[in-house]
Amino acid sequence: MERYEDSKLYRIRHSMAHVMAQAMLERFPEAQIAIGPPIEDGFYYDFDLPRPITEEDLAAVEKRMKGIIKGKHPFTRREVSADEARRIFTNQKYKLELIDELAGEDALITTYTQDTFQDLCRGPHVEDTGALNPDAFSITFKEPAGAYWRGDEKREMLTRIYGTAWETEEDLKDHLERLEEARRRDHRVLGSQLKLFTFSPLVGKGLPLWMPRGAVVRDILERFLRQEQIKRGYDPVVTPHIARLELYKTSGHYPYYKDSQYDPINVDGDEFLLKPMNCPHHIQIYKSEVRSYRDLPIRYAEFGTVYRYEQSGELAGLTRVRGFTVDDAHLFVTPEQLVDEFIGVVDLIQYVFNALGLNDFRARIGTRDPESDKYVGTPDLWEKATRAIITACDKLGLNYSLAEGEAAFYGPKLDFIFRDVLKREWQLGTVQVDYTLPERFEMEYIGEDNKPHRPVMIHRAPFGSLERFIGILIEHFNGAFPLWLAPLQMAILPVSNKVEDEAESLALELKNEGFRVEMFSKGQLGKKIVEARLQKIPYLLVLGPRDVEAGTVSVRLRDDTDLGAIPVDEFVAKAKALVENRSLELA
RNA sequence: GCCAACUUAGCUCAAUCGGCAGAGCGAUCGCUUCGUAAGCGAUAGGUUAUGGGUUCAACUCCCAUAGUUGGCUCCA
Repeated sequence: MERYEDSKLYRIRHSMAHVMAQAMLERFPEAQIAIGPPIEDGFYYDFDLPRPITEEDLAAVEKRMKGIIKGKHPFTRREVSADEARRIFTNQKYKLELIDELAGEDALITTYTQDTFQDLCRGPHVEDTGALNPDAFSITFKEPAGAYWRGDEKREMLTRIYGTAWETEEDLKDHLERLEEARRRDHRVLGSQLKLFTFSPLVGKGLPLWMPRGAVVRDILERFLRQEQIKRGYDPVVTPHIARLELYKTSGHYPYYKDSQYDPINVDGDEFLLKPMNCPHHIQIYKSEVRSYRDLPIRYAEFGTVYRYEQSGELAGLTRVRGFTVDDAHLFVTPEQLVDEFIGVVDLIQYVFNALGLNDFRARIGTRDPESDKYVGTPDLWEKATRAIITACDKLGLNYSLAEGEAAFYGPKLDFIFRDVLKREWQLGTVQVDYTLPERFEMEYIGEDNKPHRPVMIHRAPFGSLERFIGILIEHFNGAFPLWLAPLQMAILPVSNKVEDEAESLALELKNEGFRVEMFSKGQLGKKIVEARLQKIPYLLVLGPRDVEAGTVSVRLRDDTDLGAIPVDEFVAKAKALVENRSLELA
């Protein structure tokens, strides 16, 4: 497949960025321009502007861009010396900074010019602006954004204008429709429509409150995983929400991630931390007894709620919160058991994803960034851990990619990256191999040789955080959960009050069968159907005198499929089977 | 945390130039009893996010605070 960097779209978007910069400079002659690369689906350009930009500015710039495009101006490339480049960009301090850097590296310096605009740029570009489609781009589709110069929060805050650009008007339309679809599925919108969760300023931002219907989904997921874990030899443990600061100093969490933790709580002269992670607690349980190699592997599992002080601007719905529950487990194993145990964990994660119908995922091994100092542990331990992960993946025949700098601070990890129905990627399950914490906590087991040995730890979480995971599920299913997960599985819709008593007893009967059921009594039948469909309830069970007479329900699905009148027993048996199999189908 | 926009009834949104705060849905109460996408009527619901300021007069202009959103940075 052609690399994006080599594609025509890439050149189109890159050129669009230049056209936008020209139009912006015409409107804001005193603007300082920074950089303007192509990105996925479009491009951006960063500006230092004399005043905040308005919608009118954007509309005018977009209009002017169309004019520039229609001028069919050629893009001309020129190689220049550093001094010449400095003369060209005399008044552009960001460009001068870039030129100094390029000069320092002895790099070739090139500029591209179209019409009246010359930019420091490596290219490539389209031949001339005539190759751009004036009806296939937009810069007004997205709000302007703030962005730090060079991505450094200590440097200037610039104004970033995003654009999206395509070859044809049709492609642009499709893209905008995809964005619209994503907006419609937003779990924050669906979450309140479907009464799954809410937030309260009085409770605090980033602290979700689960409403009864959301709590049901959460509870089902927990029970599902818990049950599967018991089958696979995990032992449940429970640990408190705070612990002495000393614990996290020992683990290394405190100094390394001080900024993203809540301030310690002072109690009787001792300091306590709201727990940012569960692992140190589980380690203490391990350490409560002398362990023999015969005891290993030990697998401790806990739905552990942790608290992290995320920057306020980072919070978003359920996907980024300050208090969340990790479907955590820690496996303590001998070095010999490591690869097999790792494989077992990967198998569990794949099992869980498949059960949920999340089939489109890839694996990524996150390794240490050798340049960074945010890691604990010695290089040889890291090397060992990374090799163990690669060995396990190879044994599994798992396709994976490597991502440097994506490791946890105590060890490398394998992440499962899921692609939802809108083809957006989300990082879900994660498995980490850790030689470091056993070292820091001086963990031991007695080996066959009657001597102490150090166990290896595996950290793992198939869902990651329940909050985030459910947020993703909501968007993936567009709020229409599979039957076994649906907060309400059946809506009973009596055709009139005359059969409400019968509807009531049907509801009771179905509840006794273990279904989550609600009777709708407001308004006429049509109204009840609308209400039930808005709540995305899988089965709409219409009950009228004819059904009462025949012992049937008239079953309609939330997607409008009409299954007709079905004997109640038959319907119950069928629905039970679908729940049992965690089927994604309703019929 | 930083840049920007936004915040009006439970929800979605109106309110012209600074001049009487409104609608739909929902809720409540009636009436209607109806077979597959919204039956009819009435009533209640507001310190226009909060606090200050300007003005004869503020939903509207200014400042601060909180929250939300789009980004940036961050994400064990």
